[in-house]
Amino acid sequence: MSEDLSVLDREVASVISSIPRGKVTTIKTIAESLGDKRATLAVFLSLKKLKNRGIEGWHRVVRENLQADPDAIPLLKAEGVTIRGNAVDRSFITGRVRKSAILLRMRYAQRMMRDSLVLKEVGDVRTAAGVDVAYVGDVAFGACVVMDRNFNVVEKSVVKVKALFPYIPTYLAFREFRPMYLAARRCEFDVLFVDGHGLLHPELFGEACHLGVALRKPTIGAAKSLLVGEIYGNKVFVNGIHLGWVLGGSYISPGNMISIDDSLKISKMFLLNRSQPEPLILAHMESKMASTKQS
DNA sequence: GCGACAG
DNA sequence: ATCTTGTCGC
Ligand SMILES: [Mg+2]
Repeated sequence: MSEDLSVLDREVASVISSIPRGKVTTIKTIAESLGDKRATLAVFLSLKKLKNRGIEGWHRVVRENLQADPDAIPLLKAEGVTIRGNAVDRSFITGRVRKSAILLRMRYAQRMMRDSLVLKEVGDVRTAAGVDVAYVGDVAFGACVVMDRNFNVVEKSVVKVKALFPYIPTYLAFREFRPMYLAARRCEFDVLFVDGHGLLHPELFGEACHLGVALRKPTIGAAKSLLVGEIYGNKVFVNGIHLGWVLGGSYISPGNMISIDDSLKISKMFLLNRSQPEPLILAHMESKMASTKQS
């Protein structure tokens, strides 16, 4: 069983179908025509998929250094494109390709939802949950694990859904939201840890914010590496503003309905001797286990 | 060789 | 995120 084309794959297919015969464009140009050059790697992976399915136009895309895929060379030569070594002659490059608003619309959605964020002190926290996702191809297994303050697991849920979108830096929630949301919605908790950033995001709206707004629940982002910001001591700053923390190997920031100070306080409360707060460690294991058992 | 981009 | 080897215990 092969994977379905993702929403992004179809956008890429649409863009490359607009490249005239006898012309080529670059991977980065396609990413930009979708709205963000950060999608360059995802476009590269998309093209590989389109090539394997023989979708028209895949061969008219080259790397930034003008190198063409070896399998594309005979096809390009047949259309009259001049190739020296593996590189296409510059005169055949076009930047005039169809544009898509997909990433711009996603960015806009983040900015709109950002207005719903509330940063305030969290109430009493008796239970905390963690959500994470594991993958087998494009099948996503989302897991939510709830613990009390003595680290006893009080509730768990696992869901299995198709991943409809690839990973693109700064758009992670558009890949992981559904499995995370569906798993979390089935549980009861006072605060939710999310395996990804909260405010530590170029739009101040990371995955943890996205989930917090949708669930209308306090959420905390806890990521294993930094996406934006600079570290001074145990604080993380973005554009000179203190938005998060370094804590035991993870980067903590508010998602929604919690203050910056409380995000640290609650994270410490649920931290054992590991790289992330315990509910996330367990959610990670739970999702991974579900993905291994099934498929 | 450099830089990189949460998961 | 996933892909991988060899090794150990059952
Ligand atoms: Mg994860």
